[in-house]
Amino acid sequence: MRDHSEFTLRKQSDFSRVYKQGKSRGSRFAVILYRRNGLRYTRTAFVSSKKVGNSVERNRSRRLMRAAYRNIEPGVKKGYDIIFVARAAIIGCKEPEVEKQLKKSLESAGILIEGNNEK
RNA sequence: UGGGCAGACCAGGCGAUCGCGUGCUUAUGCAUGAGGAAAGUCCGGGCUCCGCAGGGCAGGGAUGACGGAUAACGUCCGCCGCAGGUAACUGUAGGGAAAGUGCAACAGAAACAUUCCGCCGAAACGGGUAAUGCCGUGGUAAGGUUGAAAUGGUGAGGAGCUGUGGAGACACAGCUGCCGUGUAAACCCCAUCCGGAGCAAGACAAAAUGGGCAAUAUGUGGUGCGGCCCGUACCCGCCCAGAGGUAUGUCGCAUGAGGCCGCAGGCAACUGCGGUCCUAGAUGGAUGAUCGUCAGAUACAGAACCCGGCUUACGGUCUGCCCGAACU
RNA sequence: GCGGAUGUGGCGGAAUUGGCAGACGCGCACGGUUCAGGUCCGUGUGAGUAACAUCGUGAAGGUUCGAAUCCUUUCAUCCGCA
Repeated sequence: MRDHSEFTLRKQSDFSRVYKQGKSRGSRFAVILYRRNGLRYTRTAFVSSKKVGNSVERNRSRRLMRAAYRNIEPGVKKGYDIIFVARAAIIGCKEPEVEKQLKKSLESAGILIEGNNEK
């Protein structure tokens, strides 16, 4: 994770490709959109719209998702573009709850490596 | 003890593990990392580009007691007037209505122009009636509606003059008997001030050209200077096709009208001198997660070129003052 | 970063030279018509009061005799440019 730029979605075209052609899984805290990207690594993006709240709350929600994803990351399959979109309910939550929800969503999307989910 | 007014300060600290931006070291670390409002964008500047930042107008905008502070301001300090409050104290766009124009609903006799209604009176004159203040001239000024009043006089109010105090706005006292509704956050007049755009400003680096028509300087045309006119600067062409594919990198970018401490001046805002410190710089956009501990960490809330203010949001602590009650 | 527009009963939307706020339509409530429902007709409909009073144009102040209208600050929503 030293050089971030390669693993982060940046371009508008990448985003619209995921939005249009990707699949999605929702939960109480966040929606995840994902799609195979044909690369050997996985790229991610964390998004908060104005519906979530003011800038403090938007920053907070992104950081929570990022912290949660950092714990899950070793068990995630390679070769996907994943967008995490925050929902307003995430405000005021603790990290473990967010991590649990994201893990469930990723599992149902089939992105988690099989042997790694002991739940 | 209840209610209120004003002001100041804090915005978590320390430790552990994982993680992020920047800098330095290097291959492992070390240092450092959002605010009092970073906000709203309501004002004022710096900086950059528009050649210089120019002139005029019948054009636009802002401000408005007085004295000061400041780089500047519509800000701040002091002070005067007015308004509110029992008080502490608070608010105040606060020039001009005999330069002109407009507006003033309802009510009222009458709304800025006219002496109006009313009341009184056989006392006088004239007219009229079957008769009567019935009508005109007359007398009176008690009454009348209005947010605001007239009309004779007075008072109150404004204005002028004189004296005293003050740096001044102005205050107080006396005199004159000059003026006569309000509204300029209605148009307007007066005074003072203002060029435009904004860091996506802007600078450098990187990127591909080919063809057709016209043609060497004429004044025109185009572009820019918020509007128009003047003036002035720059550009010399127009069309088609192609390439590029929504935006790359570096700089701008943080030492500044800077913070803190002391002394001096000033009622104060603030200023001068000396010492000391330098502590974010992202660009898909860095501060987080899980705990321990302190009596507690809880509100509003996240830098995006940088400063000075204003306004708004909000948790807590402390200090001073005012009013009321009780007790001594 | 720069600039603009709008906010009025439950809803849409009038009233803007400052002078009775809520015209008009929809909806709702009640009554009538019908065997019943719809349609249609009538009455009522901001809060508040026994009835007045009083308060009400996003919010708070101000100017004015008087403010939905003028001014200042503020909140919310929407839009444009780069």
